[in-house]
Amino acid sequence: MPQKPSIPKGTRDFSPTEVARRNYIIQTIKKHFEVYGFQPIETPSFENSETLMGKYGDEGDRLIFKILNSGDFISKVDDVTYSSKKSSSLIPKISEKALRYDLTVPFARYVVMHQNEIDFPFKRYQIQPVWRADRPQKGRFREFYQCDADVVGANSLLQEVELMQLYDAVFTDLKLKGTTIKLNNRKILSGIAEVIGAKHLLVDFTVALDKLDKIGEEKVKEEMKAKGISEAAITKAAPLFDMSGSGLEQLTQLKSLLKESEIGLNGVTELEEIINTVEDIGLKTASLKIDVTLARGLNYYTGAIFEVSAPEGVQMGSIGGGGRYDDLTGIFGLKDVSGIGISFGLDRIYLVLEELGLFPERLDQSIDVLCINFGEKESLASLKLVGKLRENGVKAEVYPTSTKMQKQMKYANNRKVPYVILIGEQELSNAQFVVKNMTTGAQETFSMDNLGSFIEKLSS
RNA sequence: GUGGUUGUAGCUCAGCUGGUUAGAGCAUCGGUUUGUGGUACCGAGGGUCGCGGGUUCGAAUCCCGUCUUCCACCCCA
Repeated sequence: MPQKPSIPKGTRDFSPTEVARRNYIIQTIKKHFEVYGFQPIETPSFENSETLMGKYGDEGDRLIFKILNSGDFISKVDDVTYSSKKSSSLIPKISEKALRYDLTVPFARYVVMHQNEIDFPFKRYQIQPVWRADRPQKGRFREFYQCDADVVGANSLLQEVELMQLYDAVFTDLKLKGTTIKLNNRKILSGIAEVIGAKHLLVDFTVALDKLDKIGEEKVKEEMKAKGISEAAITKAAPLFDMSGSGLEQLTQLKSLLKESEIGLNGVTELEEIINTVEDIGLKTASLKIDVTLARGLNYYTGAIFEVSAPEGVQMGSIGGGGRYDDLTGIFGLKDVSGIGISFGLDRIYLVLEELGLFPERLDQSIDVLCINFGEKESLASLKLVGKLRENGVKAEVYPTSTKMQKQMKYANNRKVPYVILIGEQELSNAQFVVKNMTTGAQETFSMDNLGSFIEKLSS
């Protein structure tokens, strides 16, 4: 080996245990997606650059992985562009494809391309990796999975409610109790910006507001000022900084703040309806919380915005998020298709479950039964036995070589195999097999033609 | 993209202000134990000290660069 091999920054290898655990999360999410009526689709890992570029803001463009053109691409660049040494003008000439940055924009593209084959409202889910050229840190990778469920072609608030239930169902099933679903509405944010006279600075205003619980009121005000929001406007927005009380109480406060703004009041009404309905139906383990400071970047949200945070005490950013977008397909030329979606952050959920020790133990178990190999004749008998076990859905294998039993037992132990079967010379001649329970150490002898009673024992 | 941090055996880490052959625990392999693992005891293998350059009689240790890790920004799942 000339050099130690390595993998790119922000990427990971997954061991068998990790894959089993990831699959456990994915299977759980998938199960609930399907129960809620979502259908799976998949899209390519890379798209044409123009599909992705400009959809996530300048910051987003920077984080998109670009793919170099094939062939002698550099010779096709004109001298002026080449010698200008400006990435922004050079990139479009040498890169026409880019890695998927999220699942929502490719989905919008999919809907537009297949609009005539789709029955609306269309409920789709998609679980695939996405890539971001970000600096990695805890719970942030350059390659990670998103698990998205979206509904397009209907704008009933019932869907917001349903998606809250979906979040609740998945996290309850994963035994992750005490998650908080934070809820806000873009219309409320727009309304506030309008009322305080900072309509043109909506994005700067919301981005600053979003940091309230992280950096505190003073710093938020400082940032707003720095972005050019007037002192008077900030004073008007002051009630936002210490909103309290139950969801409905907060909404009452918002109503008076927003009485001059039609769009703002509209947002309040929407939230009211969602909250009332969710309260009526009830959630199992998640709690719903209004959070007017929740802004979460994505430019395309127009109505409800939500984000799920891990139970208190776990240091982790959001483990899911989503919202309503009224015109996502508009950017690809299909008007008036409303959509709403949620996303689960697989990699972060993994970290949270691991930290709280919530993965079921059974995931560590690779096989149910291992047969000790005593030699040629004995292993042949073992193989026959294993074959029958496998037909009955028992995960079983024969140790491939007849090395020392100590080594074979140790192997079984390390792989956390619950039962070891021994067929030695003696058992072979008596047409029997010995089963050793690796947890208790107890052994029991079965007759070869009474396999059924062993299988029964296994499943009990 | 900005600022900081980290890198020593497969893993977790020790190695003082530069000084002989770089250590430990766990893991691996062998033995105590030729039909019994998870506990115990004995022994063995395994390192271009992230990589490249520099300072020095001498560098794991100091300096510079680079990559990686983690953290804070930016942004986000």
